[in-house]
Amino acid sequence: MPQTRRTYRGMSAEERQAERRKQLLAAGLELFGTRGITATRVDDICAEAGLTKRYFYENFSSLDELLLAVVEDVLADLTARVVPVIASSGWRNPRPMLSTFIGAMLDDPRLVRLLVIETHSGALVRQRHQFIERAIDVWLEAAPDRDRDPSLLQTQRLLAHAYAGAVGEVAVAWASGRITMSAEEIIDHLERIFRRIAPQAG
Amino acid sequence: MPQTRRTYRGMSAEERQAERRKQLLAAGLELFGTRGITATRVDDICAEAGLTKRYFYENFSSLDELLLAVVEDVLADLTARVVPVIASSGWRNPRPMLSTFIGAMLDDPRLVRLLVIETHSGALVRQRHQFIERAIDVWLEAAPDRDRDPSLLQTQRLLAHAYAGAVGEVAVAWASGRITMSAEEIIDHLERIFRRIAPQAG
DNA sequence: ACGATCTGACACGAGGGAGTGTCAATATGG
DNA sequence: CCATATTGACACTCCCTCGTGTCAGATCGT
Repeated sequence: MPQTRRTYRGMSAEERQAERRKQLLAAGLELFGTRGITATRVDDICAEAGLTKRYFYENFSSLDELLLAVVEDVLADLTARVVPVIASSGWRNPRPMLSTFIGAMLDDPRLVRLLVIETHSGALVRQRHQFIERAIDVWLEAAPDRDRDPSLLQTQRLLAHAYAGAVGEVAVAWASGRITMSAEEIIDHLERIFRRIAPQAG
Repeated sequence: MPQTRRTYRGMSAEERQAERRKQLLAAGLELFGTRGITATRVDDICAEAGLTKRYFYENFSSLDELLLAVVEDVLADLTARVVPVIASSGWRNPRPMLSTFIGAMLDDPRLVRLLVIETHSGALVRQRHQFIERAIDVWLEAAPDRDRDPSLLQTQRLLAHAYAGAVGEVAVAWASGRITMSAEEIIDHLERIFRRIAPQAG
């Protein structure tokens, strides 16, 4: 083990490690988001990142740990984009929020693969669940008469799941070229579906 | 290689092989539908079926081949249940069809796992795609003014995908205990969503 | 310039699963 | 009862991947 920490290429030891971590996260997003999780090996990640296994295990103890970090990163980035849009456009007009969220996925097919397809099995089900639950909570918080009728709350939870599934499936179909529309048109349709599904919304 | 075919336990060679194939298919549905595809090994299938690898490779050349056969079987069984319901109840009333199809999944969580979760990746995407496309075709065939407006056809394809995703996600949420409702209530809600999403339907 | 640290390429053993082969035990037809 | 088909258990090899170790060369502090 090293006795002193020196600077290399104008970067401190911590900066270099953080840089390598970023490269590994980027490689993870690329490979997990294209060829998929099960088809991705540690050596593939290293090759994609331009690093060696030494630095992989410096930052992550396993592929699963990298995977969780990648998804966490992506979700944090998405929420960071959506939150200010909600704050500025309000709740009565869901279009900006839907446009931001869905548009981000349509712009990057890797997000579709990672967030919709791959999160169905393995260690990501927990994150998928938590994300949907948070979205439901945020949504219910904006509902006018929440916790008035408990069965209505269950209904809205079901509707939220249904809409999440609808968006995901459409995104998958679009990403695989089975729907020939512009992103704007797709967002239009999904917004319309949202208005039809969500009770007393917009 | 055997020179003559003898009967064992009152069954001919072909009957015995067919019996073993059934056992393997049942084992596949059970394991693929519970622990998942990637967590299932050839030896697991054999143990579940009460057979040895010899008879696995007698019927299938790989796990993927068994998997395709299992899904094909399940889908054939589902369509065999749905088709007569459609024939007897007609198109204007989608409830019986939805009830049959969705009810089958709610009755057997393995179907949810196999058809909704596991079909997102690997060799099953093709079958998932084909099944949805067939459902879309069947549905469009019943639409009053099909192929009148090509853009309307694209719209209906999108709506079909959206509804398929909605049903799948709700089924997953129900199978994992995140929605506490009776199957009847869930079918009610999904039928209502269907009526709201599908244009001029029901 | 020199010693120590950092880096990258590769070697190595461990572990698990696929696919095949072996062999004794069992059941059958004659 | 005997020869043979059939079966089940298991050993065996091969290959892939993980995680760690090794070592020469590059880079920095002094």
